[in-house]
Amino acid sequence: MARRRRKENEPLLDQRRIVIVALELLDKVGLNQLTMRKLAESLGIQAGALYWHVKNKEELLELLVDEISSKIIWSDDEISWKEVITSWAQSFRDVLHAYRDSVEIFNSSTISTSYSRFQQIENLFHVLSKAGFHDDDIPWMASMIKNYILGFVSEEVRFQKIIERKGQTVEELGEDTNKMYQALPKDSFPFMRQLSPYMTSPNWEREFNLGISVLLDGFTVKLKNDSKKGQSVR
Amino acid sequence: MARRRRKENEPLLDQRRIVIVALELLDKVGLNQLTMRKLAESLGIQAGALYWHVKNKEELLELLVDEISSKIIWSDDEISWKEVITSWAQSFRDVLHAYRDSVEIFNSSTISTSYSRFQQIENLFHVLSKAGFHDDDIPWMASMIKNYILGFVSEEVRFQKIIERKGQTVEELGEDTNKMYQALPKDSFPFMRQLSPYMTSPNWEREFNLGISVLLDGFTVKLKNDSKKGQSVR
DNA sequence: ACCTGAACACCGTTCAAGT
DNA sequence: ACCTGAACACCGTTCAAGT
Repeated sequence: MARRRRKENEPLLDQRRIVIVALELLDKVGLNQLTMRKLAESLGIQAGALYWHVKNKEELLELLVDEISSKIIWSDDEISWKEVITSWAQSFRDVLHAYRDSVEIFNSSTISTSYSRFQQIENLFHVLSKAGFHDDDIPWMASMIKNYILGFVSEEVRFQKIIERKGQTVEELGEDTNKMYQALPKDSFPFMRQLSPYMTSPNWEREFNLGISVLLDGFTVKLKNDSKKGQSVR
Repeated sequence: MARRRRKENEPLLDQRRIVIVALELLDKVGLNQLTMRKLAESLGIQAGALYWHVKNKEELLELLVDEISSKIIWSDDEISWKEVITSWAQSFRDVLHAYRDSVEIFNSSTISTSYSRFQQIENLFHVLSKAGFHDDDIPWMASMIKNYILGFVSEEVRFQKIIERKGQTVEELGEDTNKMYQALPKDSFPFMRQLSPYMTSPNWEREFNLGISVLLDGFTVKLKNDSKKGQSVR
């Protein structure tokens, strides 16, 4: 894609290589060990050199977000809008699981000038628009879906990390936290005690999809209401 | 509440005072300037002394979350479950806005042994249970609501911060980002271009409530479906 | 029991100077 | 144009020693 420079002057670094190596390092050591200094070491250069190619760490993380976003898959739109969004959401979730600590990186990024992130938004807008939603509702709906996915996976990852840290199995953690909840005062926390089995051994797959359909059903209700009253309130 | 120690030996620090001063400092300088060293300075002690009262920074932040959570208000339950949850959500949002960078702190906290956070969950469980939802659906529904609020406010705060940093008004930022979206390639981003007015000048109040009702409507759909088929799938 | 002093092992970022 | 070397201004955390 990019034409090559003369070999002897070829720079050691470019954004592309930085991003690739950063993702490898991320996978090895996790986000809070992903430092500019260690990244420089992995690249075989001095830390300061990174700042020739990248404004600061924030921009680096934004580049990672861009790269990761590009892996999210859209199914062809032969199917209904609900199915399109559901399968996109599943792909998004898969991708977030494929890149260590990526949820955190997504959440930390402040501004997004990321191209592949724009493409996700564009597609989402497209689908919602075709589904018949009003222009001034589509953006917040899209961001609701996005936030749902990020929030859900971030909860999943939180559990995973506790398990890793304690070196327990899912079942052991379930028992432990269940015991902890059962130890709460009976009269102050009756519901937490009663529901704790369902908090501690969740079926992520099922719950993720249930949440998606709650969202899409909620949207549908709004769609019907709005068309019934002929958008009188707008 | 706690009985006082003999005055001459009274310790300089306790968790309560640490939390209070930490919140003051947070309000002044923001989360990424809220360091153990600066907090120690504000308290008039050496940084190391903090570690007698608090395991590490993570635990400190968890204490802040606990304190902040305790400010969230529940309305009495004379009203419908939808109204109860809506007003709680609004209060949650208000509280998040009242404490600088609190959304970020909520999201960063890994484990929650926070008592006042437990109370929020307990209440939410209570309301959903009274509304007729099944035990194994309530936890993920509750966390959906919580995640919605955190996600929404975190988006709000992101906008606010861009405005502060650039020293613009809301309108100027709207124009700027609108221009930026209009500069995107016509054939690749038709929807972003079309919808950009609605992305850049959002009515937060309205959209927050619309999102809540989307959620609650979605839950209601599920409630009806489940009762229709007499929970055959469970 | 509670706190100081001082260290350890790091960070992100900048920038003159080199090639 | 791209990178090195070295510094600046910080971090969180630990721990012997003091009181």
